Amino acid sequence: MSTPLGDKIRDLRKAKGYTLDKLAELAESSKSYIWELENKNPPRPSADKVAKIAAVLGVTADYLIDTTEKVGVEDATDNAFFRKYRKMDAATKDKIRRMADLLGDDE
Amino acid sequence: MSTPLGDKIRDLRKAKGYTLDKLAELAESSKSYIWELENKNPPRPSADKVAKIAAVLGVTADYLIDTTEKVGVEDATDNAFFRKYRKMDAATKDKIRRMADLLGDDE
DNA sequence: ATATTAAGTTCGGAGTAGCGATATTTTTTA
DNA sequence: TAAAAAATATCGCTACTCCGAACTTAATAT
Repeated sequence: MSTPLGDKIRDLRKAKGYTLDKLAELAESSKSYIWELENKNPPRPSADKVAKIAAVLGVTADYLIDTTEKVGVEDATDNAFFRKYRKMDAATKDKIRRMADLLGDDE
Repeated sequence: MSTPLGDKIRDLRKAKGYTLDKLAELAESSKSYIWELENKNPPRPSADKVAKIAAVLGVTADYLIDTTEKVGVEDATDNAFFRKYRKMDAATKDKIRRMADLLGDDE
């Protein structure tokens, strides 16, 4: 049995060389529960738990939660666009966001 | 009674002109529960609920959860937008980028 | 003013998150 | 090989999430 959340937690935990016990201790959780998150489904943890685990593992909560498949290749064009976008004033950014909502093809 | 999470949700909800019912519907939750998150403490929602609410409100889950106020609303909104943008297909992204160029108020 | 509708608030309860205890199996280290 | 450590797995329990439905208050129409 494998879930995106479980796989991410396990991979990150191993990458840091943590045991279940160690991660549980750092994330103020329990060994049994961390194991359940990694191996049992469906996992439905609280935002609080996820935030703590994410902090310990050095990633964002959004990364752990997000179920959509991640694109492996970094798109330089996208990042360049975002850099430009961030410098725009609030009203313009709002316009762009609302327009993107209208064009949005991701459900 | 006021909590950081509750205040953020209420502020963002009002800014979008949503009622409790509307937000509940969009976030696949219930009116009563949204109200509890806004007004009752301690709120300890599931990561799933927070992720859905954050998506509807156009911010990251991290922004809603994180108590350490290092990330502003604007940053969270921008990041959430970029995450959405990245998932769009190339043609749509191109449209948005060209549109942003037209609206661009810098240089 | 008052009926109608919408928004916000409260509450009971089903189901489950999350823990500690415990037992068994696998992996690591001596 | 033995022993220690880590991982796998289950169970019982308490507290809390989350919902539906009923209720109260605010807004708006008639």
